[in-house]
Amino acid sequence: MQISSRFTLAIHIFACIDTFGNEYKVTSDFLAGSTNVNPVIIRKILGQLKAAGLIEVARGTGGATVTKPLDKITFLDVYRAVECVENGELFHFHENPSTSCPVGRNIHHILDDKIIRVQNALENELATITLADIKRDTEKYLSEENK
Amino acid sequence: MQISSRFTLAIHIFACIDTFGNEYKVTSDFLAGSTNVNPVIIRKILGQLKAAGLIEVARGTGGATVTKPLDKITFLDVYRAVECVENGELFHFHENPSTSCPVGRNIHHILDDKIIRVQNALENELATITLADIKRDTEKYLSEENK
DNA sequence: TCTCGATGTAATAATCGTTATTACATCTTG
DNA sequence: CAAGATGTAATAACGATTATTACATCGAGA
Repeated sequence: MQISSRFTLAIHIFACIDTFGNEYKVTSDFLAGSTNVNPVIIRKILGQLKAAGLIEVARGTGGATVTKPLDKITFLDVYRAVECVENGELFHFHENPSTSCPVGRNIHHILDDKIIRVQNALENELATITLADIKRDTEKYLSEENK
Repeated sequence: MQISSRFTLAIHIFACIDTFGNEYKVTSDFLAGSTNVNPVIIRKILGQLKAAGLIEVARGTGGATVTKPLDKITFLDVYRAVECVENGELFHFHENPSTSCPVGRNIHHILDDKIIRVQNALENELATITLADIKRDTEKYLSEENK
């Protein structure tokens, strides 16, 4: 199974806040238009990003803003905020391996350290990319459009 | 979403073939017992591993065997064989970003290279682990049980 | 202070992938 | 040919995702 599109949606949301935040009020309806995703889904993601302390959302008046310098928010922060995997565990394990089979009752001992290595590799790479990279490349591609 | 348990099941299957292959015939029913997973699911995974050239399955007589030296089969081979992610793409993208929004129509340009970096990090780590590691650690934990 | 536009959230449904299960055709060897 | 095993189709239960409607609530400005 793939990782939920909540992750790419969240990055898209940040790119919109970067790009349009000074000019427009970035509301869930605005973001729904840009992403082509239902505004309720957007609001759920905004809620998760807010709970993680990455953005603030103005009740009443509306609009989302980022709370930190962009180079202080990594892809890993976003990935964790939107809960892409259950319990933070990337791999789903079969639930009830046999306890009467020697392999079955040891499969977790055998596999867990290796799975953690793979998961760490993923998370470490996520941690090397920040929203400042997104801002830089967004500006680059938008300016190329205007040539 | 988590990665399908087909992956951990496949590793479990290889551990069983290593451990019991000399002594018993490793059939789908045997593996179903060890994993506590339905034999039809096991047969589907065996079919995927066979299609990838990693094992052979004897029709009629029954039983699965590995086709290569264990240190020549990596976790990445197994991961790809059991098709854990669609089209090999780890991250699910929202399908129809707006083409009338500058960010929407550039989001793939902005994000794709970064997502590929993360995916490569995962796959490179998967490639560093082989079934020989599984065999070694399986023997280790089974012998510790017999002390 | 009331209204308007926006957020927060509950409830429901459609869709999809996973996993379980039954059933049966087919294969190989004794 | 019989027995035991694989290959596979069909169906169902389940859970996560995503869409959608509805509405309570909030906050700023008229």
